Amino acid sequence: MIVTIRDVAKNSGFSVTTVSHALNGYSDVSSETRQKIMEVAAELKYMPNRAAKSLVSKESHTIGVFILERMTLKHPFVFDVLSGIMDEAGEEYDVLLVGTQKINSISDLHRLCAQRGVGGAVLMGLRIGNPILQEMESDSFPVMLIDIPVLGKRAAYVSSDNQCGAKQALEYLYKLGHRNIAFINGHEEAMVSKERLLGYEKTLAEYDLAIKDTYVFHGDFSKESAKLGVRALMERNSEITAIFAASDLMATGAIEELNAMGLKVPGDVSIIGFDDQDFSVHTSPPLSTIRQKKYDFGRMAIQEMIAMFHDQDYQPAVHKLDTDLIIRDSTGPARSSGR
Amino acid sequence: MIVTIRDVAKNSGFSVTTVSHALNGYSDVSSETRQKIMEVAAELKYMPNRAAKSLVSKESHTIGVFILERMTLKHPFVFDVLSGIMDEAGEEYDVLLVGTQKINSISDLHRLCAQRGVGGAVLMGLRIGNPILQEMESDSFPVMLIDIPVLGKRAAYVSSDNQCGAKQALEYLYKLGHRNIAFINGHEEAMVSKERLLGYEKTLAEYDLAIKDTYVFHGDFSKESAKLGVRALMERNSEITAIFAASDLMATGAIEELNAMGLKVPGDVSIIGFDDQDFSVHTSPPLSTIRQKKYDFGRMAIQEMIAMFHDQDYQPAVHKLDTDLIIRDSTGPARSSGR
DNA sequence: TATATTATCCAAAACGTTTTGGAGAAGATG
DNA sequence: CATCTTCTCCAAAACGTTTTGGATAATATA
Repeated sequence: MIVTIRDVAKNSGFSVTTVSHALNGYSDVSSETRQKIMEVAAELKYMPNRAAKSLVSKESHTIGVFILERMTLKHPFVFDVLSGIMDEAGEEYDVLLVGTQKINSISDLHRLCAQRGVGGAVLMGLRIGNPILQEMESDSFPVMLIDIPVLGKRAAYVSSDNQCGAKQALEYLYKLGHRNIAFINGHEEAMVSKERLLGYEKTLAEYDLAIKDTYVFHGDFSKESAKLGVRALMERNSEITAIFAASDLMATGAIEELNAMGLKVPGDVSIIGFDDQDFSVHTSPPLSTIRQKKYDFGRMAIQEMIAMFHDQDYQPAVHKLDTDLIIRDSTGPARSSGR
Repeated sequence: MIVTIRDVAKNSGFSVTTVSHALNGYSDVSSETRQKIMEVAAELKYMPNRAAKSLVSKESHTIGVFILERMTLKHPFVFDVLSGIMDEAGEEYDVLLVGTQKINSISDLHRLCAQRGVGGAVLMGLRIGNPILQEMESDSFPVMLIDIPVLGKRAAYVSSDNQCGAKQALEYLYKLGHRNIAFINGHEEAMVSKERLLGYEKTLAEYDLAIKDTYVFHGDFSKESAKLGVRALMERNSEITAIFAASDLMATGAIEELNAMGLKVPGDVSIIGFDDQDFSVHTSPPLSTIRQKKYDFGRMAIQEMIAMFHDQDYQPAVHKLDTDLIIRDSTGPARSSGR
């Protein structure tokens, strides 16, 4: 039934060893022999059994993708990252999806992986306080994180350059004439929130604009929190003409709440989001936003992973991908002051 | 370094065989011995190596999820289905993601799976004309399809009850007073398109409404096709007061085009979509739609798969999941006739 | 010519499991 | 008492590869 290397050996007239060597590019096989073997293998549609392969070679060709906590399945870009991961893994590496497991220590991860023959892990959705993050710094199991800061011998992360992203948003609003720009941030335990806030403040400073506490609202990435934020922000500071939201979902919430308050977007208040999610083009008005290259998150993570697979000593690099300013219809010139 | 069954055998004082039997619940081990072995295994943090395991036992605990053709990665609900798959697979089964491969024959699938130790496959994004579908009917490799009709010894599919879904939409519009209801369908190679059209026509007949060719536009699920559809539909039949779109994306396109034509939704024309995608709640107005239970697609597929794993002779069943009518703001009473 | 090198090839061991086919002891049955 | 079962246990084979450690013949070198 199943075609093994032995079948190829028999049909080609060579030994199992030679077939293995021929197929794996060893140099001690004459080109004539190699060709013959390749032909037979192709004819028989031989495909090496990965279980047997990794059993003996000890090296795995499968990458585990861990999506922690049920929540993150709904996360804006898990799926785009996954696409990037799959494309980069290509034919040579397998992608094993592991979901909703609770991982609290590095040895949990080790076992989960050892058991499945997983040689390295990509982790998404870890909380920033998780003690496993510290363990990773000195651990030697290859790990790449998405949007969670870690740097170790065999661990690194990829995320957007969130500071720059925030700056792009702010600069754009500034150029549209906005001077009173508020910020609705995500929850504080996320690295991205900290970075975006920093970018917001730095850019304000750069343009000699005052940094006011009352202009910053700490939400939690949810639509509802954004609505609360808008309400609080506008009631206390009616002079605000633009709001930078740390996610498109929050930007959407902001627009809805502004409309409910009788304010027009972008006529009265401009809104710019972050992410460029799929739906952002369908909102009314379509969202201006800072696009994250989510697909490339996945690709970069796998590139580093493969580098680690190839070289026992390779220390992975942190990647901070740049962001793109996407201009749609939720932003416009600042209204003339005094409404 | 790595703890093998041999280590457990040595440390517990029993043979490898007995350890294997104890750990796998065989009955020829005294409960005393079993307990002792379990203890030692736990202490050593022994985890069986899956490669070795599946190499010998021939039975796999991994399910391959094939997402065919790059396009489908952007498909409305791949991700939701994936969530269902992962949850249902749980701890016992692994989910291996296989992307963008071209699969043209059943033997392609066999090889791809044999190579990776995959015991069954869930396929998404196959075209309805693919010859592999016929091969599947008599093949014995476990396969579950999403939204693609196949029924074989070891193959079945899960989808929505699309006819019923269409009926729900039409009935709802009828009750709102609409009598001139158009339909923008997806491309004709999709099973769902055929079924939804059938549902549309049947329901019209049920209510003694005329079935007019000019009321049906064949799009391709894209926003652009819907815009063309709306234009064509409304220009030829200005009496139309409601449009049923075969996807939320098309519904969105329809709304945009209607607005561009100076028509209000739902004031002038009601729009109802299909899918209930994430963004559908964010459009303006939020979309009324027929919700598909995408998450359950995944769960059902895996349930059948596991049943096939357990029983060599189990013939999987087709599941047609019911749909929910979701009422939002894109639908309203029919306008008084004559505009 | 004798020795060293190189180019090809291969048999057997190893990887970590499960499965097969018993073996021995204790208890049950006649 | 002899035989049959039942309960525990185990040694060895098997799974499909790669790796190890040569072997042989041809060629190059001294």
